[in-house]
Amino acid sequence: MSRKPMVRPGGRSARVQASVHAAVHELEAEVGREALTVPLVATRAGVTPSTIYRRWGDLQELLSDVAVERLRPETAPEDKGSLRSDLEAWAEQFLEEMAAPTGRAYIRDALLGDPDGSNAGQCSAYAAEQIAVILDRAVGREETTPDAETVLDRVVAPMMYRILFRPDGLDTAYARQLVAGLVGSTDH
Amino acid sequence: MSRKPMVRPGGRSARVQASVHAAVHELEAEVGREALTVPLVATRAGVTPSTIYRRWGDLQELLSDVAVERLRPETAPEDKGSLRSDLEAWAEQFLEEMAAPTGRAYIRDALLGDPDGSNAGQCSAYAAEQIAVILDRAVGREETTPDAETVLDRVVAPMMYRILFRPDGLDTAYARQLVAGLVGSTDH
DNA sequence: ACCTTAAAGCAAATACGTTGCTTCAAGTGC
DNA sequence: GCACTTGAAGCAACGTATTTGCTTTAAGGT
Repeated sequence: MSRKPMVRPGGRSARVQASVHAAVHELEAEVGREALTVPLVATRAGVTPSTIYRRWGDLQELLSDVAVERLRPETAPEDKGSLRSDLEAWAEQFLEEMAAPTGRAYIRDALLGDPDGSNAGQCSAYAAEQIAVILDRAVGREETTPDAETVLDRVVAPMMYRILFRPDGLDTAYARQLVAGLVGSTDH
Repeated sequence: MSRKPMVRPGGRSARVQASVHAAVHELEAEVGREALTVPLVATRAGVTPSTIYRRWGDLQELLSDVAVERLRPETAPEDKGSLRSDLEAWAEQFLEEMAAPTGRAYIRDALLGDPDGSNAGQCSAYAAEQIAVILDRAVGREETTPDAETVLDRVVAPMMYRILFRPDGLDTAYARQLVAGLVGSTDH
């Protein structure tokens, strides 16, 4: 983490962190991401601005932390019975979530307020974990599977590239097409 | 463009734009990107801060414009005699430039101050142009060629993904490997 | 040469970000 | 359980950045 929420695990610091994160969520919904400022968040959270500046450095790093928290997947990928359909389902859901305006905003925030790259690395790690689960499952079924790096290169990277650099005309068919290109489009 | 340098093409506005961009370049070199502020740039450029705020909105959007300008390729990709070697040479150079700290900073700036995605889209368009040149040349040689979209998905996107999300351990071998995966690694 | 009108300059008011110092309370040793 | 240590939060004052209304300049059109 940028300026380490390695807070004392329980107690006042934890309460401050929680209320600041909650304030960011509330205010994003109420006034929009553009209108967020540190003093505004601080007031809502019931802390002084200097507390936020000292713990997070600036608004971008705070938003980056919040974004990573929100990008963490909540559930294991669904088991659809085959590698191909597992990957398709996961990729479609990933693309839907990430390509939505709110998802793109989180990705950008995670990337941008992140001088050392650790938050961005965390995002990639989340995707890699999900993929590893899918691949393990496929190995258990004795399917032939690509390795995780290949899935990142062939499925995740193209989706991310388009989300960030060419946000127009993205739909779930694109996700399926990428998966098909990787596992072969013969069966279904 | 974020706040449109669709300036009156010649005259004072153009001079202001040029001197502001020049000031950014000079000051990046002199004091470093972190220390840039709007008033500092304005003073160096010989304009008032409010001029910059009104034209660009904020420092991030200004830096985003400057970054895109710098990411524009200056020369057509070199002709190495075959599709494979043209792509390899281009991808290696692209990766070297973009993965370097200064290149990553430009990419981040281009993405950052870019609410509507048009600057990011421009970056992708630059890459697409270069690739189109390479593919046209290959067609002229009567080689079989993938289409440009496929090259973006299979070569550009994975490089960008790693640059942004997993910046460690990138080297030109990775670029070659991606090209090999696309055009087949049989000949050379 | 004279209009029209974006865009730049100026200056005042506001808001943001930084910092030294003080106060609070979580975790530690007695 | 009590007091000690220490990291973190509060407070307040300062410097800088940002916003804004109004004025002035000069580019492009007639």
